[in-house]
Order: sequence, then C-alpha cells, then structure tokens
Amino acid sequence: MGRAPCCDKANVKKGPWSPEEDTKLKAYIEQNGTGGNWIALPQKIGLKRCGKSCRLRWLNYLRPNIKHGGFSEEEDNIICSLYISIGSRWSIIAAQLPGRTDNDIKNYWNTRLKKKLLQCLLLDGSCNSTQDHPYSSSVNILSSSGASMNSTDSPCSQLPNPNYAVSGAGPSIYHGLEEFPVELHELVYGNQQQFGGLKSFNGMDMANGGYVTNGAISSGESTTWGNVSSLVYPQLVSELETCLQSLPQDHSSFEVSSYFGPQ
DNA sequence: AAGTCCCACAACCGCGAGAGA
DNA sequence: ATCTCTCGCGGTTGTGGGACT
Repeated sequence: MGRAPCCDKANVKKGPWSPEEDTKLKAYIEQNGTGGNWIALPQKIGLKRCGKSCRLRWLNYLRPNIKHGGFSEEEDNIICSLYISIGSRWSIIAAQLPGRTDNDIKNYWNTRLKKKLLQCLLLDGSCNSTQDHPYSSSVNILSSSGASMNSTDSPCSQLPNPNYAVSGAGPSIYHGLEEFPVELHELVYGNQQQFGGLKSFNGMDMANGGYVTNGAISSGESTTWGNVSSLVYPQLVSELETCLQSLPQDHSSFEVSSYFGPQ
C-alpha cells in the first residue's frame, strides 16, 4: 500500500502559477494567515491547487522580503562554508541568509556555485583571491564559525561542529561521503591516464597541504584549502570526470595520488 | 532564420518527523 | 503504543528562454 495522496490529484491544477492565483493566495494569507493548515487552505480560497503547492509558492515566491538571484560574494561564501560544514541542509543554510529560500539556494548551488567551485578546483593557482575563489574566504568563515555555531543563542547552535571528521564513529552528517574513498579510488585509479602527470591542485602542494589519510579528514583545528576542498570534492566526483575530459591537456596539474595520500 | 542545445529557475514528488487523537 | 494527518525537507523533473550552430 502506498501513501495516501495529500490531495485529489484529478481536481488539482499543476504547473506554473498565474498572477490571479498568486494574488488570491497572497491576499488571503496576508489577511488571515495560513490557519495552520495548508491542506485546507486552497479550498478556502477557491484555488484548485494542492496545499503543498500553495505552501511552496508562498514560501519561495510570495512571502514578503524574498530576494531572488543576484547572490553576493559574501552569500556565496556563506553557502559554501555551510555546505562544507553540514552538507545539503538547505533550510538551515537558508536560515543564515535573510530573504533567501532553501529552494533558491539549492538551485543556485546546483546550477552555478558547484560549477564555480569545480572550476576553481581545476584551475591551478588562479583562484587565490577571495574574488576568484569562493572558498578562500569561506575557509575563514568555516574556522571562525565554529564558535558562533556552538553558541546557544545562535540559530546555528543546532548545527554540528564544522570540524567534524568525515569518517569514524557516530552518525555521518555527510550523506554519501562514507563511500567517498572507494568511489574516488575507483575514479582515480580507473582513470590513471586522465590524472597522470598532475603536480598540484589549485596552485597548492597538495601532497603537503592535504589532510586526508586513508580517506578520512583530520578533525583538527586547521581548515587549510586542502582540507576544505577534500571535503567538498567528494560531492563533485561524479562531475569531475566529465569536466576533466573537457579540459585542455596542459591544464591537468593535479596529482591526485599525492593529494589523497598513499593508498 | 530555423533548429538544437544548454542553463536557470519554478514546481512537483516522496519521504521522514512530529503532533494529536 | 499505534495510527492518522500535516508539515517541512531534499532530490528531481519540467519548462522557458537565451546561446549556439
């Protein structure tokens, strides 16, 4: 038995919202609130929409003080550092960015920021400035955020310690990263030719800068770029192969085996 | 100019958590 | 303790528009 549908699918309109629907929904909520029941709300207003759809529309689009697009460098940094710390907990990340919605941030990450990071990872030495490198400053945020995130009056108090080790005992907050070493090993050693002759990563001596030992990240205080990128990197592994293939040959200057330590 | 591809964003879907009966 | 209902979240898909060929 599957889960009961939240609404009568046959009588529910799907797809883009019309201005009329927006107006109805916005006017009602501004006047009456949601009444604590999204499911019943569309019926009250006379909208042929699913309650969940109404909720999403309100939260992501109609709610006052919503900002769309135009993410600043600072917002980039916050998103990146929080993503490194807690993974794809978009609602928590959104809570740190006034006016931004989780959906917006998720889309932004998936479509742009992730690529931006990947690009930086693969461009040797060209991402040393904050301007070019979303993570060079996020590293600072990351290391400094430890204190604020643990303070009880901060919304971040519920966040795990950003210096969390990826492997080891306890529940992993880094969904999917548990498999990282195996996945990466296959990627790297299954594609020796692609990675051959790589010497540095992001302009750093990754052999010395990296913190990875046996696939685990050191849980120490240091948040070097090597450390940070190794946290983020697993998320991008599936895309790396494609990206590397599109790179010019002389761009491949990253010695993966050095960076990730002896196997 | 037309067709195709790619990207960004909006919206949907399914699941887990939590509250209340 | 269990069931039902709703909310909220994160992943995924659909679509429109711009870029490219």
